[in-house]
Amino acid sequence: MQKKIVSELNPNVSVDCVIFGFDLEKLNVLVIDRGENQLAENARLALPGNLIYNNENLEQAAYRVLEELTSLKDIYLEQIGAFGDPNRICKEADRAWLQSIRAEPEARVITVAYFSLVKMEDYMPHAASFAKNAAWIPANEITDLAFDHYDILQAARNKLKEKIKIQPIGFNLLPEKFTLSQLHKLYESILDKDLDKRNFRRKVQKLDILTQLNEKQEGVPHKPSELYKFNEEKYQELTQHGYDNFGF
Amino acid sequence: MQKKIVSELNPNVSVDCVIFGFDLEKLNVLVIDRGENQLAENARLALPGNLIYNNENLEQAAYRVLEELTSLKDIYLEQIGAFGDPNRICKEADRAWLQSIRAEPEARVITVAYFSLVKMEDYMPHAASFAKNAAWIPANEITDLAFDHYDILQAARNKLKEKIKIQPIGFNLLPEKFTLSQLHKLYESILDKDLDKRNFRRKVQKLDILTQLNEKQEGVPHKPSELYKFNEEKYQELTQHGYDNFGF
DNA sequence: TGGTCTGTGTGTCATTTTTACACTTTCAAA
DNA sequence: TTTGAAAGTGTAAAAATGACACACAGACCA
Repeated sequence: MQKKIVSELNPNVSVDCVIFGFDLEKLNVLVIDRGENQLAENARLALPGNLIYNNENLEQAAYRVLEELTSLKDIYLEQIGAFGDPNRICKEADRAWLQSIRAEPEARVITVAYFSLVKMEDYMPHAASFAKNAAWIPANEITDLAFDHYDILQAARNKLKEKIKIQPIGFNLLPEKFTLSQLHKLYESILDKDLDKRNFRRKVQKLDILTQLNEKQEGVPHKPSELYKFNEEKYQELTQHGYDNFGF
Repeated sequence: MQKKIVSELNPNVSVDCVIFGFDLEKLNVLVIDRGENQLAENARLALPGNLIYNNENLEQAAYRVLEELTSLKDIYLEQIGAFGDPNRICKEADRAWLQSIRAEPEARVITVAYFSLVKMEDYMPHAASFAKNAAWIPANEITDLAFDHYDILQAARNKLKEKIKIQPIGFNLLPEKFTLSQLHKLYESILDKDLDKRNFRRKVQKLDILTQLNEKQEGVPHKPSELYKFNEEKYQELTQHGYDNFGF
């Protein structure tokens, strides 16, 4: 093995990822459980993140964090922004934790936050053997996180809310085949408000980016729903011609 | 223990500011001229920016850069995002310049970009004695900048475009008293497209955030226009009740 | 086999919003 | 007094939005 392939960690810059998943009912976030040692109940949880290497760019660092945790590649990823209050490490438990994982635990760190959208079925931490301490937690049940991660989470949800109004990125959160009701519920979860069923369906139909599969749900105790998939070509076409209003 | 009064510069994190101004005709950006020494014509120009101090937060750093350059305070400021490609210092002229101004010119730096909106009349570099090398340049005439500053500028323009569609921040770029035509031209400059005059005026009137002053323009060689001012109270009222669509 | 339960899927109408479009007015300067 | 130049104004057609209710298909159960 050659040596100098390993670049140095930059002690002052980290990336953190808000990884969203959708369980067909509600929005979830993948968080790290830092363990029991006298941490307050909710502040046990943190967003996955790490210092960056000096030879990688910010987006690469975010992809790396994401892949190290989930083994997933080619995931939808978007920058939220930079967070860097000098006091963001003020909680005592956070300081203690940093002592245990960082070479320079007292360094001033600014963090660049990203959010990503994954199909939950592609990463189930409880099933995986390399599961570390990651877990999907419903976004609405999170009331506190390490450092300023709670602020970052809120910023992520807002960014996602704005983004999904102008681009149909929600498909990254759904399985290949999905029903209109699932899509409907996804939008309601993200926008955090009720949407009229018929108006929603009309609007989606008009976008014309879904392909009806002529397959139906099976095994459901009610009228089975039609299945759809996302039509990528149509989407490319639309975005290239400047379409930018999904209007929810 | 006495606190250090002077904090240290962080060698790895900087802020850069895209400072927009509007000359009642077109959008301008305040840039720094780095001087003649064999730099390519356009790459002589750079965005104002600097390393951050370890005891200030990112927004404070941006305000500091802005104030050091223009002496302006209480300016509209908003984060664009973080930029940090390891290769962003690849141009030879940029390396040479850094040698002359930085203690650690080869350090990996990530920069957090902000944009701000100022009334051009409040800062005229040619008039000021402490003018350094700053100059207002029409945004459309800038084709190249130092480092990745051109990318940052584009990101700033996009962010401003999105933002002005949902909040009436354009008023930060206009004098206290302005005409509807000036406001109209401002929106056209930012959105980079023509807007129908009558439809524009109707839309603005409906927002009901302008106060007509019952004063007219003077000295213009045509029918003088009514003057308006921005009604802050109305705006607060609207934003607090969740108004978020200016729909341009 | 018939009844119940549950989520699926569909249409219309009233209102609001958007878009496209042309002429008269007012002042200054020549 | 004429000219040039921007200000200011209304309407009609088309499109988008929002509100709203009931029949259908299959699973399950008695």
